Amino acid sequence: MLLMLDLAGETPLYLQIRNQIVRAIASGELSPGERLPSIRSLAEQSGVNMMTVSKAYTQLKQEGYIEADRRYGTVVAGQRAHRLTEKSVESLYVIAGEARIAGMSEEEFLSLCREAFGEGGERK
Amino acid sequence: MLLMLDLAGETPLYLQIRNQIVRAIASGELSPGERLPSIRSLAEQSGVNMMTVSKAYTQLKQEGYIEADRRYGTVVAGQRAHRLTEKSVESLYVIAGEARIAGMSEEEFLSLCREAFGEGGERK
Amino acid sequence: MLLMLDLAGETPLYLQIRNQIVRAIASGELSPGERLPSIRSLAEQSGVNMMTVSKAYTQLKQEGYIEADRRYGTVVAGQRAHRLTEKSVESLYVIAGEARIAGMSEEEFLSLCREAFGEGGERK
Amino acid sequence: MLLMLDLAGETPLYLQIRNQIVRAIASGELSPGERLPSIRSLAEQSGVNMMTVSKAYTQLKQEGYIEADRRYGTVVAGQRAHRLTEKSVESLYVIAGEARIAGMSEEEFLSLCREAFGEGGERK
DNA sequence: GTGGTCTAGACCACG
DNA sequence: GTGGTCTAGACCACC
Repeated sequence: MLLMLDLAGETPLYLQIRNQIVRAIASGELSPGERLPSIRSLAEQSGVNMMTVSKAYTQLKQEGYIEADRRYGTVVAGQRAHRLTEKSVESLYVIAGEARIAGMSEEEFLSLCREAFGEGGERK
Repeated sequence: MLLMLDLAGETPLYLQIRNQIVRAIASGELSPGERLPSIRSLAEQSGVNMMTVSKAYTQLKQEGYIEADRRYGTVVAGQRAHRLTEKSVESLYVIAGEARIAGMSEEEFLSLCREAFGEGGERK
Repeated sequence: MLLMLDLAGETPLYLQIRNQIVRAIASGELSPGERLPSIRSLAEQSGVNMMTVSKAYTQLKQEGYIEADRRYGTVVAGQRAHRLTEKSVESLYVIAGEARIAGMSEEEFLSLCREAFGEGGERK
Repeated sequence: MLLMLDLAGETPLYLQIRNQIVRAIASGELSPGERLPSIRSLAEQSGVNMMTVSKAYTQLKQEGYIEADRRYGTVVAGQRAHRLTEKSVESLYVIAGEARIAGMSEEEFLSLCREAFGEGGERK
């Protein structure tokens, strides 16, 4: 679990952490039941404050992506019937608009979406 | 040009305005060369402060979506040579990850993307 | 006398006009005693309001670059012992700073300055 | 970091602040990686509003002169790959024209340019 | 503590 | 009438 944080970017650090963990889960890099690194270790590795990592974990728990486990600390949750957030769908529409204005064809855009979805190799 | 703002949401107002204008341009509701409402009028209609609208317009100018015309106010930009921002592509990947974890199939996700892209009807 | 105005730029139109006339005088394109186009004609050619051209002429008069002539309208003034404005010197310092940060060597910068000064060919 | 603002002048305050910071970076008074004063403190010291300083910082970020560091505030940018703006080159040509009309010789003008470039002592 | 956002109201430059 | 600038004071998100 290696984090790549952009300290200068506009995305808050805790959100960057949250996003990267979500992508790691989606790609299979992190499997259901697998233990996540401790807050302390992740904070040290990444050079950020523990509170920042803690906040990311808290949000991931609220969203149902991870869960606390008495024996093992924090683990990746089993798959659930989440749905895409209203907010995420909104963002998708905005991005699609930007793509359209940028002159992308529908095929090009869908190709990009397919690539994004297929990121971590085929799902079993 | 009618804005739907979510005053309670976490997305800054100026960003909501920016996003809706981008979508309006993408959908063809706003055509290249067409005048945008003045900062003042848009602010009054939407019940937000002038500075907030001004900030949205400033960002849209920097992004190349609109231009100031010293004689007529603000107009939709004509020439576009944008590319999708790195940031937007990043977001797309995160959303795709969320969709995958949510259990959507590739087909379902692409269907959603197609709908988002096709939003305002066919392009001329 | 052909003006190239950037309607979208941040420089006010009257200033753009003023600047181009100054450069035309410096380069010798406009000689001392020569008549300037009438406000009306210049406004029509350039597609701007007469008031805008008028404002540029007014400032040029105040700065001593042109003068009213009862018989001929407006003419280029004879050379005078102007000095560089404090404001212009300030700007020069800022530009030099930008050049330095941009990584230009002193030689490169001076070369650029020489080119700018020599713009309109050798002075007689 | 001490600012000298001309409250009566025509140059907007936020631009004066931006220009002085650029000059401070160019002269080496501010080094890459060094922290800039916080918006609040600079605003207090200079007797201007926070928003005004904020606007200057925002522009400097967009121009790549400084960067936000989410942990430490705002710092002078490290890597620079700028080029002189088209706008700055334009201004240089206008100033050179003014100098020429003012009767300066090429040598005198270049001497002034050299002084402007060499401002904060020799570069390391 | 930091920067980011927003308001209400004002003044000015531009065209 | 347009956009640009500024103020004084407030609240919030982030670290």
